[in-house]
Amino acid sequence: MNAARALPAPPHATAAEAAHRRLKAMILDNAMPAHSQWLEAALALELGMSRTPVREAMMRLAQDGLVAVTPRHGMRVLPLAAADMREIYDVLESLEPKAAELLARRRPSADVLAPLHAACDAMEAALRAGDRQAWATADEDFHRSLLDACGNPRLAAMVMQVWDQSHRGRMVTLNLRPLPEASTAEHRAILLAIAAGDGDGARELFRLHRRRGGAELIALIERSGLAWL
Amino acid sequence: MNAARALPAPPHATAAEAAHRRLKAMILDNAMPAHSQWLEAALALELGMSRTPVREAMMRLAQDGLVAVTPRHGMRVLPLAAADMREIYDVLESLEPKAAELLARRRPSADVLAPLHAACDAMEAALRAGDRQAWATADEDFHRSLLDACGNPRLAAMVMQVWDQSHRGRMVTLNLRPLPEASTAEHRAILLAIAAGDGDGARELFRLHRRRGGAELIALIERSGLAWL
DNA sequence: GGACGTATTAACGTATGCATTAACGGATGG
DNA sequence: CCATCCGTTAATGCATACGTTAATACGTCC
Repeated sequence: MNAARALPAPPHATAAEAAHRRLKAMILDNAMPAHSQWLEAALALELGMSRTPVREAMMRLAQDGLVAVTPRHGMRVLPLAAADMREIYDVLESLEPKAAELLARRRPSADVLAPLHAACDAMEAALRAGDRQAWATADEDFHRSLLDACGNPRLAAMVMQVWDQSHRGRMVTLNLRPLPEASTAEHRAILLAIAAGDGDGARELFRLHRRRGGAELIALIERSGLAWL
Repeated sequence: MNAARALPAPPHATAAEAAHRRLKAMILDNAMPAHSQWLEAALALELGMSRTPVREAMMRLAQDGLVAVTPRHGMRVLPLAAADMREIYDVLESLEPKAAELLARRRPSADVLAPLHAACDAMEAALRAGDRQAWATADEDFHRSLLDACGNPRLAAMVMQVWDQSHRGRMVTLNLRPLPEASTAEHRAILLAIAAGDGDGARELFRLHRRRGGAELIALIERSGLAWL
């Protein structure tokens, strides 16, 4: 399920960058569980570098909203409670529909939409195969492709930040819920609205998509346990 | 007009924190103009500290979207073009109305709304006095108070980030536009909707407020100059 | 026996040192 | 006169050193 999918690729080969990438992957893959604490010196030893780049990586993780750094206790991996998921879905419910609207208004060419079509196809195939992990990957591809194409890098970066924050929550609930048939169909409908240049339609479809998905996810989390991953 | 209004106050007395606060204030007040470049060593000398905390501050400014750090040329203060303002207002148009909706749905008590009422009063007073700077301060107070009270710190932090990014743009246009009478009235209307617990109403009023204000601001910027601050 | 004060220590924030590397300028060749 | 190659230099990223401070443990006093 986890398998340390290497986050993107090394753009700049700096140690601080590598430390950030590796630590982020470990947190998202739950290799560093919530509430666990890690000192600069320990991580430096673990990663085979000095405290300086580790320190920089910790700062960036804090900015990412994944850890809290407290002066004497190193960084603490933040738990993800139902309240956090609620905050995150409020943001997603506001920003992602806007991204869909922006993309639709751009009257995107077919090749811009190709990754979105591919992601939809992959989601439908995964659904037929009953492969939840593949579905989650395709879902992620869909949302990332949409953000990349929407033409507003600031908005895209903000969405990706909270998207990453909620990653562990989505992964844990993935196998607790029924196969996401409705969600898959909604993606296709959103894509059709975008392709048709219907900005308002795409935005509202997306808003409903997020609202339903968020409510389901939060209900699921509240039903299973309280304090969280 | 500028007068280096000290950003909040020293929460932690760390040199890196101080460097970040001072540099950010200088950028927002245009003491470090767009496109200007600053090396670590030069800033360290200027701020009376070593390169280490300056480096950290530069990283944080980059995260704030205020500068770009390029390996051999230090940090470069980012210009703010019409395209940036468009991106920023897309984000504000999505997130701030949501914040208003959230606050309204909380059925806030009178003392929670007190800062908002005070800000509205101050805006109206500034309008009568024709004091644009005072109006801008009150406007900022209104928006900040709303975010503080909305109950979603993630959303609030995101708005404040782009709000800061657009600060220079708002300051420059402040004296180029007619007195913001419509805007002042809109704030009052939004506040009334919030006080009435009308989430949908508050959200839509705020969306229109941002859309109109953003369009005006961008038109003003495009009319005056192209590449920017 | 428990609470308070003190000593110890370890984690951190900052300063500094060092090797790397890319930008700049000059010299050389066409 | 212009382009290219090479040497110089300075800015950086990382490593390490150092002083400060807070958390822990111990001893003492009540």
